Amino acid sequence: MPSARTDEDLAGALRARGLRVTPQRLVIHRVLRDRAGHATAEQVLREVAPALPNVSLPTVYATLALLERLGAVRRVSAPGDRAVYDTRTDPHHHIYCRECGAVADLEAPLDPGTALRAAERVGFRPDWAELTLTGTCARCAAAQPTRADTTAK
Amino acid sequence: MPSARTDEDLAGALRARGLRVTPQRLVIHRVLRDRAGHATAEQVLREVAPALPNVSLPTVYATLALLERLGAVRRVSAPGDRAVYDTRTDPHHHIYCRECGAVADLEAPLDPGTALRAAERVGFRPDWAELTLTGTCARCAAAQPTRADTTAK
DNA sequence: CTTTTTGCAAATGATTTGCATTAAC
DNA sequence: GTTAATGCAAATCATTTGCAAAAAG
Repeated sequence: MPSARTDEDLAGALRARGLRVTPQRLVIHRVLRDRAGHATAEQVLREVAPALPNVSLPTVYATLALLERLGAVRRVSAPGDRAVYDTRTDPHHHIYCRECGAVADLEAPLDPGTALRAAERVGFRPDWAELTLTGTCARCAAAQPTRADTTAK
Repeated sequence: MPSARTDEDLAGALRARGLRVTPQRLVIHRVLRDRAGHATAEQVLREVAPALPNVSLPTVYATLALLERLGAVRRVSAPGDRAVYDTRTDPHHHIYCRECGAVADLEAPLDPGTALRAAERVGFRPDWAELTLTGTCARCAAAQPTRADTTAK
């Protein structure tokens, strides 16, 4: 049920809930689905513009929120500021660079079983688990040598 | 090195970097250290007020950012909106409720070893790993029955 | 036709910034 | 005394909201 993979899937999910199938919804979903990485709302707007020059940012936000409710898109909130969205549904994790704020996917197995069970024991109903590694990305690490703790200024 | 546990530790860390030891910095750090859970900047302001009635929100933010740089405090960005801060240094995770936006700690073991190694293999230098479980908290689950996927509208 | 969506403009709310004043050292 | 920190007011910026016009069903 979650995550529509094709335009038809999405259209079906929308109709099933009495929601309307609009070009904005189809295109925004398509753009996110066909992207490599994550996208901010602003990026989505830019990438949707060629197909629909008049979409507005509020519509992008509203649509992303709707797609999230449908389970077709996931909102990943960067430890920093703006949120990013993606359509991946397979287990994967994120690395976040403190320096430049970049968020990237990380392929790695992880067994959150114990944590999930612990959460359920507290009455929490988890539907998603993701690991976030915080640190310094390769690019930023190269820029500032070894960040010796004593060299501060 | 990271995470000053006492006022003296913090004072020392500040002096070591040529930074000044101010009551604001000491009190804000103390308040966060002695708290149970997480606190937003606004909460910190409120709790610091009794001791220092004139502290301003900008100072709270600046100080929290400084303490984060010193490794004395960690900023946890809720998948939702406002960031929360805490002084915990032991491995723990977070559960985030989509409905009400609440963030809570979760005690559970987890071995991020493989993920850390995968990140390093890509040139990333991780300094922190945390698991975030997203779902519905007990309170909200009680409010809205079972959220059957077909009952929407 | 009726009701949902859209686009626009304006609002919101957290976090930041500019700057003169005050406090550390 | 000097220079960094503070407090205040104003600025930013992502995200939301109100509403009339446009589009879906």
